[in-house]
Amino acid sequence: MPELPEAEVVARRLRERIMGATLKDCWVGRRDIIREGFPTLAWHRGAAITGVERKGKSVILTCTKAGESRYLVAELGMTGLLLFRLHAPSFAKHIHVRLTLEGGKEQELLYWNPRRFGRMSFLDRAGLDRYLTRRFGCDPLTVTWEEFRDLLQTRRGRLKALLMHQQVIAGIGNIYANEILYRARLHPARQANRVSVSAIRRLYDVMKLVLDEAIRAGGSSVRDFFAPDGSEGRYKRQHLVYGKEGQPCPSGCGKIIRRMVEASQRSSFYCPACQRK
DNA sequence: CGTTGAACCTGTTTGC
DNA sequence: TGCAAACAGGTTCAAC
Repeated sequence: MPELPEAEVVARRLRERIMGATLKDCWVGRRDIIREGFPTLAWHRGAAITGVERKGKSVILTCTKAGESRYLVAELGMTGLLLFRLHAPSFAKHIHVRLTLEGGKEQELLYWNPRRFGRMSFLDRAGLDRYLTRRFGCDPLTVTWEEFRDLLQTRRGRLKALLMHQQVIAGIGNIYANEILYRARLHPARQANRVSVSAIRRLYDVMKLVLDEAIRAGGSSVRDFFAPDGSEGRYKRQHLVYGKEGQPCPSGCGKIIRRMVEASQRSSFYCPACQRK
């Protein structure tokens, strides 16, 4: 599910509803859903939630107690959600973490994740710093033009793989990589350092535009993305190529959108005429 | 560095 | 209807 826009929507909704609340209890249903810091879980009981951030596709809660801050990181993976409540009885099966809240606008926060790709971690400041520097490259929304240009010009890999490489640029996944490349008229398999500066500029502008539009639309609910309050994202309606194999290219060029499966089994959707290699 | 394939999971859709 | 295969927003690791 969640790529940068969905994770950003989750973080914003959480910020509105649970900032300042106290963590009364943390229940963990299965030990293996916690990547790091399981033994420090008890510290978080009684801490106040003083911050909510998105980093790449992850959501990070800052918890403060007696002047010390620690962090709760939720990696959402393919199917992970943070929810204020069960939206259907069937959801109960895959709730792995339950945070009980007090003094805010919500009573609890649930980590739901049927496929269990994605984990949660409980980290102190040093742990978080190590976690962040190892996993996340620059942020697509704030990266400068010069940084982005240099990034492309020093890599020989394929454009789509580069856009999705979290340690280089953190937050873009399969849906948005496809949408961005289509709108920048660049083939997914183009070698990054062979793209002209003017095309890199196009890609840079389109990347920010698409992600920003998607956030404003509440993200893409393709299968089962829901914001914490249960609402769906509307950006799927604006998808131009993702999941559109066999349909005519929206540019009016007359060609049909193709699906190509490269290494690592991810589908690339593109127009063979508008995105030439 | 970069690519590839497999592994980790469950649920839904598609095709015979 | 039944069953198997294909597919799904992601990351990680080993091998080349």
